Amino acid sequence: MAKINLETIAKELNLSIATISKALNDSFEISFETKKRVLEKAKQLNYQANPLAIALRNKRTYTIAIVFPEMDNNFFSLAIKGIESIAYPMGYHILIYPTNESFKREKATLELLHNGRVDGVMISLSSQTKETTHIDKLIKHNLPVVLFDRVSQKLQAPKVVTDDYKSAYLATKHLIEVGCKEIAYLSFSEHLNIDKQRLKGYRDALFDKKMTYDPKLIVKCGNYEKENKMIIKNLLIQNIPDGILASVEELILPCIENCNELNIKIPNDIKLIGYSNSPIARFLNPSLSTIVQPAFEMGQKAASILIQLIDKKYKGSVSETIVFPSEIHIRESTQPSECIKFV
Amino acid sequence: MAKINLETIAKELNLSIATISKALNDSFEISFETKKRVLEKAKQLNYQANPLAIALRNKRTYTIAIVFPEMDNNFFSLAIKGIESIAYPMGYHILIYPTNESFKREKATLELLHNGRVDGVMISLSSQTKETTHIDKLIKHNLPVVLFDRVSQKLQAPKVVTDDYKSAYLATKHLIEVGCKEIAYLSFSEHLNIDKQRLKGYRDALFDKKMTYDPKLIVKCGNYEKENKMIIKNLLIQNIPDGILASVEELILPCIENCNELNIKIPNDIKLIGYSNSPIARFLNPSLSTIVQPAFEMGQKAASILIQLIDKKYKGSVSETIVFPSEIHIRESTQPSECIKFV
DNA sequence: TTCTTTTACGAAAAGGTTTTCGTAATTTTT
DNA sequence: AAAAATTACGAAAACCTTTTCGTAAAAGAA
Repeated sequence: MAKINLETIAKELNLSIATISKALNDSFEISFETKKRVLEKAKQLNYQANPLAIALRNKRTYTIAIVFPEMDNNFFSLAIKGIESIAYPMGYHILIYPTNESFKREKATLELLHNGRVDGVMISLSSQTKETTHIDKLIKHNLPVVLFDRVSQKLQAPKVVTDDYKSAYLATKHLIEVGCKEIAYLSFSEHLNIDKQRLKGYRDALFDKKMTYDPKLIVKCGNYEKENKMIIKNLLIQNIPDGILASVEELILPCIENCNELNIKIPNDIKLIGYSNSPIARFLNPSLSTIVQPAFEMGQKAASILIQLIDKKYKGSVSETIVFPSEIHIRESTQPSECIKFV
Repeated sequence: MAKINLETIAKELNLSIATISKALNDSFEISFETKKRVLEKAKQLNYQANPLAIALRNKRTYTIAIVFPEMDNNFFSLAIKGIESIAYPMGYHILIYPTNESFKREKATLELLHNGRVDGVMISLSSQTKETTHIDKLIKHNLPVVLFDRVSQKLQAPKVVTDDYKSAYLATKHLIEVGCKEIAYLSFSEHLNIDKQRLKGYRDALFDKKMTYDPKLIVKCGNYEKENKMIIKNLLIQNIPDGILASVEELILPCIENCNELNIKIPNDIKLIGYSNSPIARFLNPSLSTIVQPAFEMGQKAASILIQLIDKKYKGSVSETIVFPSEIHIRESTQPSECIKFV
C-alpha cells in the first residue's frame, strides 16, 4: 500500500494540494462540484489524514496525558474510565503514564510533556512527591493542567478532590461510636495533602470525642507490600489498636491478612474501615466498611475541565478546587461489639 | 515562554539549523567544539525537541496503542501494567483505547490507527467481535499488531494467550471431583475463541468423566450487570446447578450475589470457580476458587514482541501463538461437600 | 607546488498538512 | 459597457525536524 496523501489526490484530479485540503475540510472557497469529486476520490483511495502533520501544523494534538500513581488500583482505573468517557466523544486520545508512586518517574514523565506532545495533562501525585516545581514548570509553559485526588494546593491549576477531611472525620467518629478506644491511622504519604487532610479529620474526630491522640497509632506505610505487612504487624502487636482507619485501599488487605494470621478477630477484637473502590468489599468476610470516592465522576469532571482549559472556554478560577463527597459504607467490619453474634 | 526550536539556537550561535540538529544528535560531522557550544546553548534555552516534527520526519512515533475491552478490570489493568513495564524503559508512549466490549467502538478505534499515529497496536478483542476484517486491514497496512488474551486464530499476527482449554478442563474436572453433578458454564461471548476454548475444555472434562452434557447449563451472559444478574438468577432457579464455572471475572460477583439472595449456600449447595485476577478472591466468604492468568507477564511478553516487530527484529513466526499457563487456586468455594464443617 | 582527502558545516528537500494571500474568471452592479 | 464584487482555485509559507548532498577550507600526499 503506497501512502496516500493530499498530493496523491491532487495529482489524480489535477488540482492543487491546497484545494484538496480545503475541500476535505469543507471550506466555503471550494465549489460543491469539486468537493464532491475530492471526497469521492479520497474515499476511493482510502485517504487517511496524517495526524502528526495536522498536529504539527495546528499545534493541537487532541491528545491528553494522565499521570497517576498506580495502574492496578480500583480508584484510578475507574477515574481513568471516567476521563475516557468524556475525552473519547470529544475526539481526544489518552496517553497513560503510571508513576508507580515514584517521584523520580513523575518528574521524568512531565519533562516529556512540555514540548507539544499533548494538549493537556491530568495529574495525581505520587506518594513520594513533596515538592511540585516540576508541575509548576508545566503550568508556566501554558500547558493546561488539572490535578485530581492527590493534589497540591500550591499549584495554580484546577483541582478535583473528595472531602477527605470530612470523610476521615466521619469514619473516625463512626469507629469511636462503635466502641473503639485505640484507633490507628494508616498513612500512605507524609507529604501529600490528601493524607494530611485525612489525618486531620481523624485527629479532630478524636479531639471532638475527647479521646487522647497517640502518635504511636499513626503509622506511615510505604510502597511495598511486604514492608507494609510488617509495619502493620508491628502496629498490631505492639500497640494493640482496636480500630483502624486505612487511608488507602492498598493498606486494607495487609490489615486483614495480619489479623487472620495473628488470630485477631474483625470486628470483635479490632474494627476496620478504609478508603476503597473495590466492588468486592461487601463480599468480604466480614464485609468491609469502606469510604468510597466517586472515582468515575471525578475523572469525568477533571477531564471536562481540562478540555475546557484547552479550548480556552474554562469559566472557573484557575486554581479552583472542586470537592466531591465520598460515601461511607458501613458494613460488618465496623459492627459495634455488642451487636456481634457469635456464630 | 517563546517556543524554542532549532532555528532559535541556530541564530543565537550563528550556525545553520542542520548543524544544530546534527550536533544535538551527536553526528560525527560536527566538531567537538561546536557540539559543546550547541549543547550548552540548548540547555540554557531549555530546548525541547518537538516530538511531532521528529515523528513526522522519521515516520516513527515511539507510541503504541492498546485496544482492550474494559478499563476497570483486574486482568487488563495488570496486563497494561506489564505492557508499560516494558514499553516505558524502551522510550515508548502508550495510548489506551478501552472499547467497553463494543465491536463498533473497536472498529472505529482501529480506523484511527492506520495513519501513522502509532508504531504498533496491541489488541484484545471485545466480546461482541465476531469478524476481524478491521484488524486485517491494520495488518495489511503493515502496522505491527500483537493480539493478547482474546485473540482470533485467523489473524496473521503474534498472539499471547493462556491455556484456556486446559485450565477450563482442569477446573471442570476439579468441580466434578468435589462432587458436582450439574455444572453450569457461564459464557461471556459466543464469538470469541477464548470462550470457545474454555467451553470446549469444560465439555471435554464432562465427557471424560462420563457426565452428560446439558445445553441448558451453558448460559451466555451479556455486558450489563443487571442483565447478567437476571440471567444467572434464572439459571439458578430453573436449572439448579450444583457447580458453576465462570468464564470471566465479571460473572462471579453476580453469582455470589444471587446465591446470597436466593439463600443458596456456597459451597454446600453450589460450588463456584471462575477466571479472576482479583487479589481479594482469597478474602471472600467463602474464599473463592479462581483460575488466575499471568496478566502482567502476558502484557510484558506481548509488548516485547510488539516492539521487536516494530524494530523488525522479531524472530518468531508472524502468527505464532505464545501460551502462558494459568494457575488454579482452589479455595473454599469449591470445597467437597463431605469436608464442609458446619459452623 | 599541485592534487587529493578529510573536516566541518550549510542549503535545501522531505515529511503532510493548513492557511494566507494572490489571481484569474465569472457574475453582479451601475 | 465598464467597474466592482464574487467565486474558485493555486502558490507558497509555516509548523519543526532530519538527512542528503554540496562546498569551502584545511590537511595530507605526491
